[in-house]
Amino acid sequence: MLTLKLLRENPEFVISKLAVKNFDAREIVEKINALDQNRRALQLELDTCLSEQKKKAAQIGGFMKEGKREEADAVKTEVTALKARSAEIEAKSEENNTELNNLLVLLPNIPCDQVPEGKCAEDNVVVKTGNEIPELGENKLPHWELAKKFDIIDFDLGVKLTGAGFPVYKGKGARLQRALINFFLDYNTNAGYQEVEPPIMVNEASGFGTGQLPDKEGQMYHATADNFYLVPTAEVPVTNIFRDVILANNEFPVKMTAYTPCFRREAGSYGKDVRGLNRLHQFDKVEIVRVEKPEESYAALDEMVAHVESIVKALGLPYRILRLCGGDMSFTSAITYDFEVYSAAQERWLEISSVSNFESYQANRLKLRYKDADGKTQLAHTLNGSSLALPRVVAALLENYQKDGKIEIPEVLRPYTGFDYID
RNA sequence: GGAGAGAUGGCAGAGUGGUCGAAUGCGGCGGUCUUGAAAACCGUUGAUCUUAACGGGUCCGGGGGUUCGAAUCCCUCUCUCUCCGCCA
Repeated sequence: MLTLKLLRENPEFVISKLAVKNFDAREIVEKINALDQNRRALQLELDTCLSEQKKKAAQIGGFMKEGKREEADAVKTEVTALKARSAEIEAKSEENNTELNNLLVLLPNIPCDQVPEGKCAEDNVVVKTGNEIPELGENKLPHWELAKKFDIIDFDLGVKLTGAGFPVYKGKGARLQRALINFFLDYNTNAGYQEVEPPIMVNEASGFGTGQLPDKEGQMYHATADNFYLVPTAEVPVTNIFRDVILANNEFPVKMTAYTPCFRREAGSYGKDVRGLNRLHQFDKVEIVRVEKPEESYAALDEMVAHVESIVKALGLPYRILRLCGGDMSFTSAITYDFEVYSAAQERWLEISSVSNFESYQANRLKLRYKDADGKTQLAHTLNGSSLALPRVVAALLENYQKDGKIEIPEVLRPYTGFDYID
């Protein structure tokens, strides 16, 4: 959520920035500012009315003590009239503020200066590439065929147990999952991130805090008996640790990492995009989350991008880093870097990480604040990134490391897998 | 699942209708003393809306009600704890 203060003081700035996200905000911003003005006027009126009531109530107390019945009764009638008036103002005010909030949540976050203009994925800017794309020759297989050949991932069995998009990992395939999770977590904790293991079901308030609710409820699995949601990403429970929190100035930086399974309904997906591991309903992911002071959040973002890059580098997968254009960014983000690895058998790029700075947009919803050096309460900045999401990493590993009828495990993973080849 | 108890400031914990945003203790911050620290002592210490400011309003788990007046009484929801049952 954008702050009212920014909208009030700098409406033209907000409108021009949202244009970068191809969002025409003028009408909404103008309505919001009118409602905000009305809100303040009503507030003032109500406060004055309540203040009078309080004074008179105290007066009555005094009269009662002195036994002045009649005087007390006279004031009582006055208060009754005031009460009716304040109820009226309150109703008006509530209606006004509901409308205001409904408009406020319609505005996406404003992109920061570095965000390139553009409408779709083609307009994203490649900021860096690394590692070589391997030559696989004629007999290369896509990962879903490799998975079958070595009997390490069983998609059909998953369909039997649950449905499409819920694969069963077997033998070395299962071991590889566990190895990757541990490798990522160790890598993150070595960089100073604190490991947490959060619940993978969250309540409604948490869903609202990070922006999944109220709009995107169709994306989450919902346990209706208890009104809990299965997490679509560890970002949700981990960021919500800081919901309604005021951090002390000396509690920064906050660096957390968590592994969770992630559950996404992905309604409406089809075709080659969902083949094999490319898009699943349940998958494993290790996430990093940071809470920073505003003046430090962009340095933190650079650090996170460099951190994720070093993981991908270590895995030896050909990669590129994209700076997303305004049109391709998420609703809540101020800037996003996507990491893609090249899948040599599918001959396409697969997204494996997304690193974003949300500035104060999430914090405003979460009421996540901190005390600055002057002791004033300010909104903090939140950031998060995948480090990494497993399925497409596995897809790329299987495809890019296939050689002579077997799959080689990258050096860095061998201490975790306990084997050098899948064959 | 059954029975009972409870929810108050960072924490502990008083407060059962009138000036209570709330005693007290701990913790935090500032100071005195000290070469420094500890101890002791003194002071200070919630959030939020509104106002140029003075000031004013709201918040004692959430929502509703009674009353001139509610942390305190009533209704309702949620959550937590204890005991029993079940159990990885």
